[in-house]
Amino acid sequence: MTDRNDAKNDDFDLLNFLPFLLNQAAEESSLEFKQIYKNRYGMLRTEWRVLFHLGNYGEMTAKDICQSAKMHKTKISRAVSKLEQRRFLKRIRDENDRRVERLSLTQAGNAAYRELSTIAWNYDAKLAAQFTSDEAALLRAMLRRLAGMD
Amino acid sequence: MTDRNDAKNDDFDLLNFLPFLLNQAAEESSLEFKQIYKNRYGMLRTEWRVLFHLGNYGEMTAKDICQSAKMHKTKISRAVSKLEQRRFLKRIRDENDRRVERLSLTQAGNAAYRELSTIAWNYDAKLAAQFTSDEAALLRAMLRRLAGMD
DNA sequence: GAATAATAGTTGATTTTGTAACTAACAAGA
DNA sequence: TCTTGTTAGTTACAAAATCAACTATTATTC
Repeated sequence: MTDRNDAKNDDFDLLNFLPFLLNQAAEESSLEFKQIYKNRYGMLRTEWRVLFHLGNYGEMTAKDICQSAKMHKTKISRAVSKLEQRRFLKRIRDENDRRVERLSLTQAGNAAYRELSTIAWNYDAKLAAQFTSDEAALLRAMLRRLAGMD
Repeated sequence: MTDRNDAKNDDFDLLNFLPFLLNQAAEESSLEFKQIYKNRYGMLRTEWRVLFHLGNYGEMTAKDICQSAKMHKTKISRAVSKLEQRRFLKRIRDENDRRVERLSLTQAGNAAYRELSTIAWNYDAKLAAQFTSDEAALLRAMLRRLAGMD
């Protein structure tokens, strides 16, 4: 038995494993921004995502957000409730199909969205500034590809 | 009041926001691999990360893994317990500092690591094959930068 | 060398997420 | 029309993550 447990035993490198690397980069690069929507608005990640979708795209249904953000419908459902409680969004029952709710931001929701999206935009610029603009563009394209957003 | 809630109201683009994009790419690109360690070994993400660290680097303490993987110590602690129950790792109390436990894989743990790391390696190659090798190398470098691993 | 602080790791309580079963509304076929 | 099936969204329960408080041990300071 020449098997040694305490040694590197092949050439696989965890720190270069794309799923790990992507996750680390995602976590690290969202930390600072997370503090803002969390401390300033008491929001969860799922909540700001819903807020951002509605602010960015205007009226949507829960299902629309589901598909765009690839989040499970229960998460959306709960986030919508929270945002409604905080008077950030309103639901309107669709009269053509009464199963559907059309979601849109209130004035307060829009104000929050505008403030947060400005911060987000600056934050994004700061992250991207670590690279040349060609590199950053390539990075975004590669991430979209990996995310299946093409 | 010309304020319209149902319209795009600025040029911020959520789908290009790096933290969002990174997260989507991380989720999507780990899905398929997750099925494997989950269904084949009943492992959680935290658990395979600990397994991978020990398999990749050899003996480590919980704190070492904490720092390398930027995971909270309670997650590590519970993952270590699970892996120990499954006889995938053993703990050795450090006699120089009796607070510390030195963790290492058992033979079964090493076997699992070898199988999973081979799969991971092939999986990584498949992901990277979407790009030229220069692009993939640049991607990894940029992710390391974003993850603060430089 | 006793008191205090710091560190490694664990445990318990709370919060958040994920899974599955559910309601309500619509659709389609016999 | 009356099953049967599908879809939008909610709710209940289980699993997991987070946060705070805890034990045991070592380091520091007076």
